[in-house]
Amino acid sequence: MLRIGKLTDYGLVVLNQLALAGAVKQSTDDISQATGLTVATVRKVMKAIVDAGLVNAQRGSKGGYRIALAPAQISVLDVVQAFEGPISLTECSADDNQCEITDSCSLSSNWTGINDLLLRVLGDITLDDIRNPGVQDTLHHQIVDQLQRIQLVNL
Amino acid sequence: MLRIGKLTDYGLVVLNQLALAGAVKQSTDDISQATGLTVATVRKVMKAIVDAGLVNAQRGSKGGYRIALAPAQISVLDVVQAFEGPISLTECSADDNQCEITDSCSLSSNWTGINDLLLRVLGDITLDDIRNPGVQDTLHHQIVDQLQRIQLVNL
DNA sequence: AAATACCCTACCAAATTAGTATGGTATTAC
DNA sequence: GTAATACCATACTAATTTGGTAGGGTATTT
Repeated sequence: MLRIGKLTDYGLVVLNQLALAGAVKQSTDDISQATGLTVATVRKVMKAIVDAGLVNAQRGSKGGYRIALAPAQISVLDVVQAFEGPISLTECSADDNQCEITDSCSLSSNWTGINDLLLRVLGDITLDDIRNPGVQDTLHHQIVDQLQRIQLVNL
Repeated sequence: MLRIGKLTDYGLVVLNQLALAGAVKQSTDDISQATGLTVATVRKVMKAIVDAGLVNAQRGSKGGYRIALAPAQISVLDVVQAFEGPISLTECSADDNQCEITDSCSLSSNWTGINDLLLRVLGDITLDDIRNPGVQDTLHHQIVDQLQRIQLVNL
């Protein structure tokens, strides 16, 4: 299926809501109501995106959450990594490669390249892009430009 | 983690082996020995790639498997789909979208676009590309060209 | 007819993910 | 300074998915 986790998905939805609220602090309850997620689930989501530094939290009465960066500064990659850790399509493209046949497997180095490519694509898509339908055209160009500029080392 | 399944990975390894063997038919045992995978696992792998039409099987004595297409005709996407079905990063980008908040969620249409982009990237990388280190430079250009040509409708 | 080798289905175990509950801590307001 | 508010940390359970295995069935060749 190659699907991202539901929590990651929720994370984007919550971030979208926080972007909407702007400077107005949102409590767990507020977010729960606005998104339809249960309070318990929201809490779990918040932990991940607070830890990742994407959202600021303030405790106590009058506390709540506020988005920490501009939507254009938050990439889909940031969110995915906040919930699922580093992306590695295969065992051999992980940092702690534990694949036993890496030596004899000629595909290994190439997976790394594909993995990098995916990273860059997801890194180029920002929260702003997926919120605002108008920006989509430019998004495509950005990706192409980026790809041309970096000349993917391993790919 | 956003990782492809091990079986998918095995599939690529097996296809690599079959590409190596060329016209020479390989039995389940042959493949098992060449790849280090157990016979039972190889059987499971074979079913998927035979069903997908990537490999031809012949039964009976003197039977075995043979790759059905040229390595340049088999994309990583083909293999991923053979094992994991259609790619849909999120619930809402699946064919049978069951997400309950799709209507109220403004992100839905954009996920579809990201999903498409990933499809195209994986569809452009062929078995030949990941087998042959020399082709990697041209691969990058192919992807860029492709992206520019198609002008991603939804993205 | 016997040997070879693929085919199909079902089952079990392990790992991951989703969802929930509970008690703790910081901050504000009165 | 105490009570109310609201975030924090951890742990646990259940559901789902994935990986691995087994066993009996069918087609083809010699």
